[in-house]
Amino acid sequence: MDERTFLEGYDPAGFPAVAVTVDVVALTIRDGRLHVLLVERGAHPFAGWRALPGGFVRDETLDAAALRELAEETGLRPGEGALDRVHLEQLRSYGDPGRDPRMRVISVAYLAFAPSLPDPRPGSDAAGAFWVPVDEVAELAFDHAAVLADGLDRARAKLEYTPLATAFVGPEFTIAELRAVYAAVWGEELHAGNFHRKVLSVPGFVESTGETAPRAGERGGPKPRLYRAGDARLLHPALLRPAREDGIR
Amino acid sequence: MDERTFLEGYDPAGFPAVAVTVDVVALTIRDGRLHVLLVERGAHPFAGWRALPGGFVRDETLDAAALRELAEETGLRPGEGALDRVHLEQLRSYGDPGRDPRMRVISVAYLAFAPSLPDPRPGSDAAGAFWVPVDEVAELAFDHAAVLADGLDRARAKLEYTPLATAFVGPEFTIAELRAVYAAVWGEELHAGNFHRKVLSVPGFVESTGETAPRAGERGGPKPRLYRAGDARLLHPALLRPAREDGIR
DNA sequence: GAGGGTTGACCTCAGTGTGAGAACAAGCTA
DNA sequence: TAGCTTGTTCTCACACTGAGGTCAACCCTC
Repeated sequence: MDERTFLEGYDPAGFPAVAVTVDVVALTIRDGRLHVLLVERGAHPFAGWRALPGGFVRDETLDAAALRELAEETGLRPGEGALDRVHLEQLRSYGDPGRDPRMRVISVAYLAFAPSLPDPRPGSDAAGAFWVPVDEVAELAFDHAAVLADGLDRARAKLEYTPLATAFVGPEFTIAELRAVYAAVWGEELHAGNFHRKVLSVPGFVESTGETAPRAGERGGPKPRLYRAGDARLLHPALLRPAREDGIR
Repeated sequence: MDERTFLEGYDPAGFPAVAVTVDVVALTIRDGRLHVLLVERGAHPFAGWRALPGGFVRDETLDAAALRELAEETGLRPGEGALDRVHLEQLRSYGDPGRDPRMRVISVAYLAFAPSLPDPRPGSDAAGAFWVPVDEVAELAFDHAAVLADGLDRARAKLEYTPLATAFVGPEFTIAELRAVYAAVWGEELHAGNFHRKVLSVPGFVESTGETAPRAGERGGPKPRLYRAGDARLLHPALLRPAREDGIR
């Protein structure tokens, strides 16, 4: 039997029914704090609980499914600008039997990073969605608390060795804005002078626009220079976090 | 309707049929070269092609499915010793429509690291499995070439900041054996003196057994000291790869 | 419009980690 | 025994980092 004949006679019903979903850990920074997008579930199971936005995968790639869910839940449409600058990457998959009481569900989790996005639109599908500071997130539906924790770990680690922080700011930004991203994600302040030296010394991290901001910060200081994201995909040498206590190993 | 009533009336057949598989990128080092475990497919589709070992997920966790597939394909049984020391971690998931010509298949890929394992047992299910040097792998079935490439990237990166290399050697090892692991995975020699200094200076990477090997290497030299893996889960500071050419970014 | 406080950009200095090379003795093979 | 290989330890120059200071631009209040 050749492969064509085999495929024509193949019966897909011979395998156990499994559903595949995508769940998105969407992170943004508002007012200097790291926020995650959550929805309030209207339907069972876990009706009334907060959860990560997500849904069943249709006839599309996993990446496309994640982007679609994000667009639906924020009320933003791809092509509208804000969503085009979102950085999206796969986090990992979760598939313990029993993680969804309905049936066997494998969830492919995604991580999204975006510059400050508007509040989800009232009246749309996204009416039940909102941004929540990550340190105020309480219980979540399913195993979403673990998914969020894994996403935060990944985000914190990737700031070290990739230019990911530039995904949280606009197309032009100041060094101080970039430093605020690191401070919000890592939860600790960084030495301004050393950060400045480091960012400018890593090849391809940022490039100068030659411009300065039209005005200084609210509380004074000189007009800061503006930068764009550079073309580096990895930071060499890396921008390491201040040493965690040695015990963490 | 409360949640219990909802679940009792729930019909799992309302979702598109999707199959979930696990595929395993199992790596080991033999004769100083990095090898990957491959199988020769007996059944359609891709009959006769080489592929990563894998199969459909049953009523088990994803991790358990990966370990089961690895055991079946190597002919080793969990509890037999060798398999208990295997390090297994999830790599990522692949789910493009069309990646399997039969139906929609989501594959959760795993990465396994093991000390030199025996050849798969002839006569068992694993008769069609064999270790292949990674630089001699040609075309693979499905999108397995991309999966393997992602696995190698991950393995190479993790050597830098985790004590993963100790998963490729036995319970007691010499610094030179550890250096050979790095050389095999990274594909380049490391300065022996600097490597030695570095490994001993990173807290928790290795700990001395106080013993020396019973004899020196085949070509002479003093009897090397023996070490065990330490308790560190991350290397601080990291053991960085020799700088790739700057252009790679 | 003068003054105090804040900030961006830059600099210095000491300490740490790294790459490259060399020294030396133990142990192998011929 | 001779000659070579290898494990272990040093040395030295250089790069990077953390901590702190300097200075001028700029905001706000008085």
